[in-house]
Amino acid sequence: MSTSPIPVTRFAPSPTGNLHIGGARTALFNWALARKLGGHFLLRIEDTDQLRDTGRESVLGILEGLAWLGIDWDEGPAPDLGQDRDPRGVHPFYQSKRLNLYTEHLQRLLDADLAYHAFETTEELTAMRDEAKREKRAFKYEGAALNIPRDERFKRAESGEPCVVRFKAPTGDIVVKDDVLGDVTIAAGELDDFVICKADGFPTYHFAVVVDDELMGVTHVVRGQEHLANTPRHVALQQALGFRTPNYAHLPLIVNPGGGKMSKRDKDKAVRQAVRDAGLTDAPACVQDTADFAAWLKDKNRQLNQRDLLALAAALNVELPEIEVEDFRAAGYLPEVVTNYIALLGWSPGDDIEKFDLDFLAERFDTSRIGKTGARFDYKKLAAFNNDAIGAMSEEEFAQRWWDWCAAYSPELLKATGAADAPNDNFTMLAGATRPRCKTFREGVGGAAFLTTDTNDIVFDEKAVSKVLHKNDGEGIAVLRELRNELSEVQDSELRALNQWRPEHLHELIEKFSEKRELGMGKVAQPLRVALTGSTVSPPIDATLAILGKSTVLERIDRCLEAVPVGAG
RNA sequence: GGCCCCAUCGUCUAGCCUGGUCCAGGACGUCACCCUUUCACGGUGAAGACAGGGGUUCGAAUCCCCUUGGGGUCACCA
Repeated sequence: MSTSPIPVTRFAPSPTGNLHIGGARTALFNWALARKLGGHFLLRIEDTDQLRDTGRESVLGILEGLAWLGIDWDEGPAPDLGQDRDPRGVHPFYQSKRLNLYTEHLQRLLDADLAYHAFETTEELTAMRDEAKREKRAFKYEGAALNIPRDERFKRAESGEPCVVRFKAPTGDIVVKDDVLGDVTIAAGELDDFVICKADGFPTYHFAVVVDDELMGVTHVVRGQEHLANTPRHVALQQALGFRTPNYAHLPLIVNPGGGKMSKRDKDKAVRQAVRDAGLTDAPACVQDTADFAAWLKDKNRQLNQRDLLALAAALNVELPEIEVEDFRAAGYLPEVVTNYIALLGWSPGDDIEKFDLDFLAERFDTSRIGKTGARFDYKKLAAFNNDAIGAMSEEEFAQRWWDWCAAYSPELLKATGAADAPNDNFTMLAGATRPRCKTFREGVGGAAFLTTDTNDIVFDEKAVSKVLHKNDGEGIAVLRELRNELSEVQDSELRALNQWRPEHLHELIEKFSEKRELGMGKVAQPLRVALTGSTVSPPIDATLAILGKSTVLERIDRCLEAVPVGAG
């Protein structure tokens, strides 16, 4: 048993899925506190639920999420699940591997008559709860099993009769000292004799946490406020076991923009809404499991399987809300922005500083500055922060980081720019044009759609055609024809020195053209845009031309002239 | 429903502990104007809050009480 002289904080996820954004904030604050105090940040995997546990993959996902955010840990599983990090020798870090430790302390409570075996079945307990509900009173287990003589309880338990172990709730008030909330007092008699060991021999969360925090020398517990109601139980257990009570700090909840719990379900809801809006009654082609879809459609409480959910979202053009860290990564947010933003949800440095990095947080973090009120997650503000961070990057940095992101999430774009192996001139040029007009990496890809769309697949926007090309007797078309001739004469060479198909030269050409024809730049650039992209929106026209390349530009102008002649629209 | 927690602009918050410097500061969003070859970026500015009611005090966003509102939790899940 190590009573550590150093401050130790911990993040203790259960491996039931990916890293939730709320969990990420909890981890971040624990990390920051450890850094601030010069202590250790520890990771523990709470896998005591044999039914829900999704195992190794989940653990890897969580570790990857933390690593991506830049949150490192001193103790716990290695990022690749290799050799544990264990400088103080407090392993193992999986609760499922600590069963002997729980058993040992459980026995102490049993021997001291501070805990007892109880033999009610789940069904019996459910019935008791239902009855309590009918009678509109809170259900509390008040030691019915204690009517069985102590010897007999032990004998029945030893004989293998299924049973749980319950903790005898203390008779006095319990005071939780919280660094955020102050003293929270729970009156004597409010706690019931809760279960600390399940019938399968695994400890419940309450018991495992208390034992682990003690044995691992955890000194500070920072966790969500949803745990506040649990804390009295933990304190009571600590007292019964003769353990220290760590410093607690309960974080205000993060809720979605609607004010509800921010959960994976939000994605399901978004798709459900879109399906309703579209009036779908049968499974569209993109859905593979049609039976699941049909059942899902009928039952509001059901969640559609992940694969079809994503397929539907893509088909219906629904933007799924980002909930898990991986969602934010895939959406093209920067990790340093995500940590910055979530740090502001319930904490602030106190002055008007809002933009800061992990070093700043490690230096300034303080539990006394954690707020008490719940915080809504504001996607717009996050996006604004991301936009600012992108804007603050150098062109080179943006190009490199955007490329890195594309390599994982948008290889099509890299292929279209011929930059599949590394950022090339063309990609860099596109990046330069993209940086000021995207809030996220993914948005940047959207803005480059004109590039990835095949010439023959370009759809000419009707309004754009009539306004820009057909208006005034096809003024735009005439401009296009002339421009095509001029552009066709521009040198396009592999040799850099000879190559005139560059933004600077093209810009000059267009400028001269518009002067010669006594037209505003808009009258020249807009017809080109429509011809090249089908719409009136694109990066600056010189960049658009340069990025597309000469042959594609001429090809597209030709197709446009053919597709939308005056009078045909 | 019981218990617990909370309450400043639409949103995130500063200020509250140690009442006066607050006709309440910042940020996102919104609106207006400027810049501009489109879309953006950028720049300037504006509107916008102390939940309500009682106290305490010379004086309250700040302290106390009540009301109202919101949230969490009531598992052999964590």
